[in-house]
Amino acid sequence: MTQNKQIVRVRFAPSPTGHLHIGGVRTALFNYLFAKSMGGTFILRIEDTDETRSTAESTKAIFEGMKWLGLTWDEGPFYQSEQADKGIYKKYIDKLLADGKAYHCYCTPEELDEARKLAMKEKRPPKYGGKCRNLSDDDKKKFEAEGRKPTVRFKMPEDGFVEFEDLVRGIVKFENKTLTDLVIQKASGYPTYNFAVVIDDALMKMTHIIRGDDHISNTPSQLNIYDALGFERPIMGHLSMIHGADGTKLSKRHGATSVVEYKNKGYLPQALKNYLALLGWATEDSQQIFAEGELEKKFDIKGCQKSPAVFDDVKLDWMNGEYIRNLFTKELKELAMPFIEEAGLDISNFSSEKLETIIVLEQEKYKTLKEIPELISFFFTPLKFEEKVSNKVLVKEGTKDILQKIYEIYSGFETFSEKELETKTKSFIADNNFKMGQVFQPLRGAVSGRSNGPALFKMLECFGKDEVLKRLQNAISISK
RNA sequence: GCUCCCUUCGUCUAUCGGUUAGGACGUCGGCUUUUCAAGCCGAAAAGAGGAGUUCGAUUCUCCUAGGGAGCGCCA
Repeated sequence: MTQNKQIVRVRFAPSPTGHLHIGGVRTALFNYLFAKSMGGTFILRIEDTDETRSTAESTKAIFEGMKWLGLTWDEGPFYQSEQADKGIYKKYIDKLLADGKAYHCYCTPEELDEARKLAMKEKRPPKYGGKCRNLSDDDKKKFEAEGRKPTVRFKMPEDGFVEFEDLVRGIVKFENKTLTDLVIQKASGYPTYNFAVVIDDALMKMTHIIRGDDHISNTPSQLNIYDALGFERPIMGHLSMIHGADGTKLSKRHGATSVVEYKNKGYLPQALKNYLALLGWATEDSQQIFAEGELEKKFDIKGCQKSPAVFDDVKLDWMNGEYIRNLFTKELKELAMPFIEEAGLDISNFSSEKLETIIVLEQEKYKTLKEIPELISFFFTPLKFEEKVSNKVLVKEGTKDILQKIYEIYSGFETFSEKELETKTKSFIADNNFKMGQVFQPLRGAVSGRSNGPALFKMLECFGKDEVLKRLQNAISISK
């Protein structure tokens, strides 16, 4: 790339009309990583020119989602609506009008809709027919008299073509005659997206526009506007889309699509960020896990894929598990707390240290933070036997006897430490020629009620002598 | 319908004309192990199809097929 590192300026420009979508945040991530890797500036701009659908909650969700993922912006947030209020767009619209590069259009939405349908039916491209391109002043007056409010359309060049070099797709070429005279100002006086982005990006001196593939067909039209206004064109880069398992663009019906949903499901921001970075991008050695700050250094837009990527929850789960396993005990506990509270576990009788010990017991097993409460709940709720334990393990012939002996041994313990438990239990097994499972299984079942769980002796130590003995006694009474 | 785009294991991907087509998730097998995980070792698994260019194509070109996106006074 010939671009000077210092002057790279990119932006994420979401519209605040819903939750922060996973596809949107991926675009944000790539812009952010591009800026960081090039030592450039990452800008956030809220595209709120849709007066009817933009909401303050959405704007808030965008901020929160980005902050959660650590996508900090260097400039902004800017709001498109504020630009409109300042009349910035109006100024350029007027310029185009004066230069004869735009014109007023009095067609109604209904008329246009009909024309579009007819065109499709007749197998013609559904572009605007240009009816209002050359209206006389009399025509205009007539329409005004009818109460029609005009929109402003950009006059597309009729021949020739637009060509640009896309950062991820290479040379892209469109014929001008396939382009429609798009509306740049609505009847309400507000600019349309396609016009506003051009003005904003030009005025904010964006050097690169990195956005989703779904915008690629707008690009030639926008480039023509750049040219008409005498603005320097930015370098374009169109990222492939993220698809659901069925191969179509990710949407609500594919399940979780908003960033908060992932947060609520117990995913770590670092894991989601790492996973998203790998959707449609890779290093030459296909590195999977990136340390803090590593993506920011290693990102290279050349590693971007042209074809869409399917979002794979299973791999995300694995990656999240990797990140959870690498957490320090305190971090893990802090992160788990909201989920433990949400699950309603009564932890009031446990010290913070004890809680940490318990949570860490199965750290390598957690794929999400959300599954933590369920996996540790037996420490906090009344003993309840799994069917397998009560129907098979405890009622196996000879079990009562074994548990009775264990009870006697444990009664004499001083420390009740993991180490003491393990050595003495094992020598008891050896002395009596028992098999490991013969003793361990009923022991685990008697104390936890479950057939699997954390390392047995650690678990026993966690419960403590009194509780273990109490539970053993209970089990003895119902075993055979 | 029109315009544009895409096509390597099931999934994410590496490969800048010559490789036993590599890695990761998942799957299967083994080891380890008191259980479930984790960990370690191993296996199966891919160039959509057809032409061409070339001494040689996954890689370059074209066609076909399949898939996707866009076609708003939405962004």
